[in-house]
Amino acid sequence: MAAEPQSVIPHRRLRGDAERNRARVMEAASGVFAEEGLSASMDDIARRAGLGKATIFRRFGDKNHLLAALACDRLTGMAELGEQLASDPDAGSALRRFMAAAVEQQVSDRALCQAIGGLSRLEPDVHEAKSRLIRAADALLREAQHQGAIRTDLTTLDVMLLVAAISQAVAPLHDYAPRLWRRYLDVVFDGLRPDAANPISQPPPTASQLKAAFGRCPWQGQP
Amino acid sequence: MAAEPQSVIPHRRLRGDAERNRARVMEAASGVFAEEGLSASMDDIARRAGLGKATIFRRFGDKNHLLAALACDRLTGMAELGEQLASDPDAGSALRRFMAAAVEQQVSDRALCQAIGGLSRLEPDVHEAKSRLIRAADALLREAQHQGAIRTDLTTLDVMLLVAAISQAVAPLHDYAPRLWRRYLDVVFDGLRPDAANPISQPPPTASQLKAAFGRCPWQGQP
DNA sequence: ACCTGAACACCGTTCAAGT
DNA sequence: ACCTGAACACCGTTCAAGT
Repeated sequence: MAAEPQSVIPHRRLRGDAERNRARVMEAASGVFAEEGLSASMDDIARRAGLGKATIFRRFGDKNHLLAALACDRLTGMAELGEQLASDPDAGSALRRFMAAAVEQQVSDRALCQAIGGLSRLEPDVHEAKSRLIRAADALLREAQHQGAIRTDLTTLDVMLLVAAISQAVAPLHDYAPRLWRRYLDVVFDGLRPDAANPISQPPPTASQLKAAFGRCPWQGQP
Repeated sequence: MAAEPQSVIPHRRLRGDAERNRARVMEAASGVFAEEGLSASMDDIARRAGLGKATIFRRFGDKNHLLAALACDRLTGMAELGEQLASDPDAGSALRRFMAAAVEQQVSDRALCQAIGGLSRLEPDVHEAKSRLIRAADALLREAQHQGAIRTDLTTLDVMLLVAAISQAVAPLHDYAPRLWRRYLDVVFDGLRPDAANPISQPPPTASQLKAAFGRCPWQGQP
């Protein structure tokens, strides 16, 4: 008999061998997904990790939760970068570097980023990591707006959506033009400046729309 | 024995019943993919069309080529719109309406648009439809640039990629905020204007990069 | 020529038996 | 507790037999 569904496994204390195996699966999965995309098979991951595939299911629940665990790591890393950049006195530049780092990460691991969108619905951990990321971005954006570097009719979620947009649009060309994303970041960033801002016809997404789309509670801190 | 692989089927003359069945499959597939995404099963499509699923494989080769046939229709429709808009004397406005229509179509059928990216590699028909679309967009952009409505350091492919970017970014929210895409089109379009254009750090994709990424010959007509 | 139920291969997931 | 080969279910694809 299988143990009760361990779908929501916040990485509690594990026996030594289990802990080591968990790390192996994470490493193998990260490589395989990056190379072969979301359709990479659990068999491949298990083989690369040197384990039986049932072991992966025991630890992570299913394929989506394995992706969620990987996503958590990336999102948290990006949030930490955002928090560090907050100490930069030039907030416009800090925001831009933050956006650049986010695009670069998303573009270098397309599969994972495709997954992140639909994942916060499943995993509270992912949602929490996302919230932390949004909070960090929010601090950068507010300060940049305060300094007059960014137009004030934009919200943090707007900025994050545009970052995701650039990454996804450039993805098919990324193997052959690895710096192309900078071009579109330049263009989009020009659209974020106050210099030539025209009125926007649609309001930003409301809290209830966000909740409906992403499940759970929306991100706070929008003007 | 199955007939020789009919992978590349340019919709030649078919027997009456086959023609009718082909149309039924297209209609069923269009609906099912739009509702359930790319992972919709061939069984579902066959059931909705009232046919055995082997019939679909006989006519279209495989799932990807079925998607390609659908994609062709959409791309051609969009190209025709672009050609009509070319007669508008206000080229900036025409380009913007063209972009709006493209975003709206992509957002309303996410699955198909996800597929279009990787498809021109397979189907010459898709590639041809894409080329026609690009030519139409190219005429609109050049005239808009000539009239001073759009900055001159952008290419047609830039515009198309940005359109795809907006569509993909907004997709997860589209069910709950169906007009949200206009917001990001506004912002991006502000980045396309000459008013506050800053220098761009990266050149547009080269012909050989496009060829490598999308297979076949690149689109012509870039400055 | 075209149509199709049955068979095959692959992959996510679960189970029963192992340590 | 944890590990795993075998079994199951599902889906894309092909086949052999039908009209």
